[in-house]
Amino acid sequence: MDLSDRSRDILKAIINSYIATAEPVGSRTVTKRYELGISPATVRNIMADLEELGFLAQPHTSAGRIPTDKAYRFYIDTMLEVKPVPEERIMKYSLPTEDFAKLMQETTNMLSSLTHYTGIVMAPKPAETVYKHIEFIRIDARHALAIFVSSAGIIHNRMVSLDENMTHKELEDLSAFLNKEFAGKTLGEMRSRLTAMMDEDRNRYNRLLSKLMKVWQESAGAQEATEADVFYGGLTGMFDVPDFRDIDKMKELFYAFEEKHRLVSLLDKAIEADGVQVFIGSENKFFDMQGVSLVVARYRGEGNIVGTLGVIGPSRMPYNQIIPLVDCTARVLGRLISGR
Amino acid sequence: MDLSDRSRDILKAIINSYIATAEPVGSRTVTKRYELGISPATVRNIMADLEELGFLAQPHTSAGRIPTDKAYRFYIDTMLEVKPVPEERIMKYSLPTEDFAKLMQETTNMLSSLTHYTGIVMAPKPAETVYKHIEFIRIDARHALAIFVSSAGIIHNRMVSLDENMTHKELEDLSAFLNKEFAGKTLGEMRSRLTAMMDEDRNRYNRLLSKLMKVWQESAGAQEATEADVFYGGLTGMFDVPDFRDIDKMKELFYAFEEKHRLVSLLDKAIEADGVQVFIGSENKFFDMQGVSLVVARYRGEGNIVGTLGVIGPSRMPYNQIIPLVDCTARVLGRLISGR
DNA sequence: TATTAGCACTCGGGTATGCTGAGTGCTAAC
DNA sequence: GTTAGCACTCAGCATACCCGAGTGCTAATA
Repeated sequence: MDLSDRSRDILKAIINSYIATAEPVGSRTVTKRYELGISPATVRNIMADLEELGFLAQPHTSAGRIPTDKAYRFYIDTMLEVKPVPEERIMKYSLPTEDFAKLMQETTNMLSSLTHYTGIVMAPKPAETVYKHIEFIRIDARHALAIFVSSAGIIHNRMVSLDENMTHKELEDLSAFLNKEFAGKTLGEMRSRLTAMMDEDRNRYNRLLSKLMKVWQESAGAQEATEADVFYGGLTGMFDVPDFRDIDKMKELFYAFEEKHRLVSLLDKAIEADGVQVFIGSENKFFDMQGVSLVVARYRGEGNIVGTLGVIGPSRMPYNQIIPLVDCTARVLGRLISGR
Repeated sequence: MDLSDRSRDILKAIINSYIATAEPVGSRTVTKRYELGISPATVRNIMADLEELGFLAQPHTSAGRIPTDKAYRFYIDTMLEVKPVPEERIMKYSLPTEDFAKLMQETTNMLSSLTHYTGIVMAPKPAETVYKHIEFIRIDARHALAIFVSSAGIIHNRMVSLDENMTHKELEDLSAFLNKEFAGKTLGEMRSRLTAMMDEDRNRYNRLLSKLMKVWQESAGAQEATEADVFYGGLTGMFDVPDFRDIDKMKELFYAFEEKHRLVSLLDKAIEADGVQVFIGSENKFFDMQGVSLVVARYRGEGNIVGTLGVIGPSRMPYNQIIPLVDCTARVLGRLISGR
């Protein structure tokens, strides 16, 4: 992408203006608001070039231009300068750490009130977190609740049905056994270990163990299980974004929100890379919506806890503020999860 | 409220017509669609009377009339005939009982897809459920996770900080002690019992116990704690209700959804009465929105588990279908929670 | 006395029309 | 290569208009 300096300046001016006003920007506006020592006519010529290159688009003939997804991408990759956010700005929200689910929820709310867009947090994946403790609690003769507790206090639980004749003592033994063998492992590790063990030694817990394995399989099988672990905050913020002040656009947006598994697929991709990632408009096939972008970052805590968090908003977003904010929030959340 | 039979018939016809079409209904429509052997002029006279009584309103001069909240209230109280819903209709959704939170969520989704409105479920209040088991799991030197498990497999957990010098053994003892003393009690009962005990015997767990009590207090203190236990399903359904096809109306609605505590206050009222309750439009001060109604019922399971569930939709709702549906869902959910 | 037919009136919604202003592209001059 | 000038485009807004559904009132009717 080789643009002349002047073209870059003009593109930048247009994007900045559009981010600020949400209005298509014309050649006159560019020359007036940004002192480039250039006449509108010249700007027009360059704008025509930029349009041909796919950076700009016209809503209609007699309107100014607006940046395309490609322009935002270029802008973010090559000419964005972010200033880091002081952590105090985020710390002062004093998120509650005594209840994990609540922490997740409050983080989305915080993201939302910091950005005025919709905050999103994906809880750490069960399959990849290290569990500290496993507990069985008998509910009735035929059922017990299996509880997995991670080092950060995250809890996953699942009802399992028991053999009729399993005694209280046996259940306790099983619990102790599992804790001894599996504490400090991830679900994934537990599963492979379990498979091996079941092969070599057909012990008496066999049936229950195989049931447990199924439970783990479900939890590990990304999709279904993790849908429950996507949190939104400040959905209403979207109503105040002028880009979405249209009932059908809004409807589309909320439908997308409700289909969490698409979002999960997308966020899963973000979990691998370090730093903040931006998905602009229809760049990705999972959350493919015109005019909607995501700014996402990974957070990490002790005990192999990894999740993602971010913001959903219009592509016309003040990235220079949103990106460092998401970045900082991810760091803070990671710390909160670890440090108790 | 003494209306002549004919007035009642006409009012009923108007309400039915408006529920079906969402269009203001005029005198001609009434005579044409409902055979009452009466001329439009007569209907007009009666409509004028009904308007004066506050049952009807005119959006503008040259439009037909629409029912007021008062009319819906009268309609539901005096002339609604519901036919019970066969439970199979609901059973076939096969809700998942192995994970309580998921059960709640899936119930809202079911309510939504049965009604095409927004489903809502309030989980049983922690303060009033009977707990079967209490467990402490040490997270690190200074923190433990307190886990409360109810007989239905509902889990509440809270991080508590420990005295530095509390040994593993002591924690276990405490756990055993609490289970012995408190299993089968509600949080409320536990609390009063605990207070009594702390007065008479200043034992070594005193400090931790008082901290626990604070935790319980929070959980019991309705508002904050129970907000997390309100589940919505099918928010997007609202976008397809013609009454709400307006961005500002929608915004108002979603703002109301986000303020869960208002809803909690309202649903708390419904928890006391048996049977289905209907809150029409601005009848109540908690969820006061023009044109929005709630149909709510209480569900009950074993172990003193009580919660509410229902549907949020336009006041212009086919109550004769929605009411029995909500009623039946409440019964089924109650059974699912109990029967394991 | 209650009901009804007739009629004038109201008013939202749709359509046609015209104007305005922001913005463009092109051309010719600098 | 840049710029001034000019003709052209088109969304948005306002105005005017008509249509039709619906009302309220009055006078005739059963």
